[in-house]
Amino acid sequence: MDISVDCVLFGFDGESLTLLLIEQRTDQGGPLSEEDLQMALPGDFVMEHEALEDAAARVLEELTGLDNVYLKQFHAFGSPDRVKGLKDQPWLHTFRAQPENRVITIAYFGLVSLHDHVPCASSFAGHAEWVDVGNLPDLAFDHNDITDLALATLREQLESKHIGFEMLPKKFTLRQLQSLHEIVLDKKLDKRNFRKNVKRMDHVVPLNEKERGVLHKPAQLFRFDANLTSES
Amino acid sequence: MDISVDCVLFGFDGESLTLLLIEQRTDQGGPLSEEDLQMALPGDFVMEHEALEDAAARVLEELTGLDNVYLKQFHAFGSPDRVKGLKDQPWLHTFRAQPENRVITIAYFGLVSLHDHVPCASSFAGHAEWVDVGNLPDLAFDHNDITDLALATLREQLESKHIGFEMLPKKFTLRQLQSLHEIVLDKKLDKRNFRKNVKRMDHVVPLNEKERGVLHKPAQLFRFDANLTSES
DNA sequence: ACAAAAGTGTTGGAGATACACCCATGA
DNA sequence: TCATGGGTGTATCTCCAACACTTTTGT
Repeated sequence: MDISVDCVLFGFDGESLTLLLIEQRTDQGGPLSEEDLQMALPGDFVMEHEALEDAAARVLEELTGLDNVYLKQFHAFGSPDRVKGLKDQPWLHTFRAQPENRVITIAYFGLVSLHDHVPCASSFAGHAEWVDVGNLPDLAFDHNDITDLALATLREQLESKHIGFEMLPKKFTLRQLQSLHEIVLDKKLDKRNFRKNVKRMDHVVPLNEKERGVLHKPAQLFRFDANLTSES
Repeated sequence: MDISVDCVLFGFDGESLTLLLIEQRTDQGGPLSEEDLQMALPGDFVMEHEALEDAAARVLEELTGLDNVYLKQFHAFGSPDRVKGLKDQPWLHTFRAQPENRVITIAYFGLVSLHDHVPCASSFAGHAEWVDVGNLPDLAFDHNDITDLALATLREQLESKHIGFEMLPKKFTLRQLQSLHEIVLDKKLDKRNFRKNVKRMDHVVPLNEKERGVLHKPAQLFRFDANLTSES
C-alpha cells in the first residue's frame, strides 16, 4: 500500500475561484492526442520520514514556488479501487514503479491569492493550469470526488474559521472580501449588511491607506490580523 | 509504511459521555504490573483489499459485536515518529512483526447508545472498558491527540449534523436529548428554550407513547427521522 | 401527601434582512 | 460631466436568553 498526499489549491483573483490542475501526459514526447491528456490534482508519495503536512507543502512548493501556503488536511481517500480505473492505467504504467499498488491519499486544500502575482501558473512549462471551479473537467482517479469535498469543506469553513483572507492580497478592500464570499458561497450578499458584519470583526483592521489607480472612488484598505480573533 | 484505522467510540448512557478503550498488555501471561498496562484506542491495520470505513467497522464489530455503528472519518495522523515513543516500544515489539515501521492511521469516531443494552463492555474478557471522557488516562502512541480532536469534532458537529441521536435509544425523551447536549457541550441549557428549538426541528418526531415505569410524570417519547431534515 | 421530573409563555435585546441615495475619483 | 464602484442608516422581524409555576405519575 502506498501513501500519497493530494492538494486542492484554490486561488482567487477577484473574479473567479479557480484551482490548480496539472496535466498528466502519457505521450512521452510523441504526438499529442486528446486521450493522452488528462488533468489531475497535484500530489505525490509521502517520503519515508516526512510528515504528511510537509509532504503537502513540498508538493505545492515544487509546483508553485510558494512556501507559506495555508494548507489544511480535510480527508483521506482510500477506496481499494481508486487507482484501478481503466482511464488511469496508461499514466500509472508510464510513471509508477508498481502501478498495481493500492494508493491511499491524504487530501489537503490550500488557499492562495492570485491578485498581485500569479504564482506559478506553471513552473513546469505549461503543465499546470488554473481552472474555474465551476467548469472542472473529468479528472484522474477519484480527483473529482476530492475536489467536490474540498469545495464543500471550504464553503463550510469560510465563515467559521476566518480562512477567506488567505485568498486575498495582504491589503484588501471590502468589495474584494465580499465578492470572495459571494463566489465561494455562490449567493449574492447585501453590501450594507456585509460591511456591518465585517466592522464587528476585530480581526479585520482598517489601514490608513486607500486603493490607487482605479477609475472610481478609491476604497479603504484593510488587513487581516489573526491575533485579534475575539480577544480583549 | 503501514496503514491503520483507529476508532474513538463514544457512548452515552444518560449520565456521562464515555469512550471505549482497550488494554494493551505486554505481560504475556506473566505477573501483571502497573507498567505493563496501557490503555489505547481500538485500531488495526487496514487489510489489503479493504476500504478504510470497512476496516473501522470491522474493528468495532470485533470489539463490540455491533455492526451498524455511526462512524465518521475525521483525521489522518501520520507524524513520522508517532510510534517511536519509548513507552510504546514494549507493546510494539511484542505484537508487531515490524515494530520499527512508520504507521499512518486514519481516525474515525463512532457513536453508540449505552441506554438499553451495554454493547460489549468487553468481548475480550475485561480487555475493553468504557471510560469517562473527562477522566482519560495517558494513552498509547498519540491517542490522546486523537481523542482530543475527536471530542472537538463531536462538539462541532453535534448541532450542525444531527449526530446526537446516534447516542440515544431509538425512542428518547427530550430530557435525554437535552442532557446529552449539556454533557457534550459542557454547559447547562435552558429547558424551555431547548424544547422550543427542538419543536422547530422536523426530524424530531413525537410518538404516541410515553415513558413507563418511572417514579415521576412520564415523558413523551420522540424518535429521530433522518429523512425529514428540512424537506417539504 | 409527597417526591420527582414533565411541561408550558412572555418579555427584552441582539442580530438578520431588506432597501436607495450621495460621494470621490479618473478619464 | 460622466461613469464607476465606495460608502452610509433605518425599520422590521426573527431568534436568543432569562425566568417560575402547575401537572402527572409512583410510592
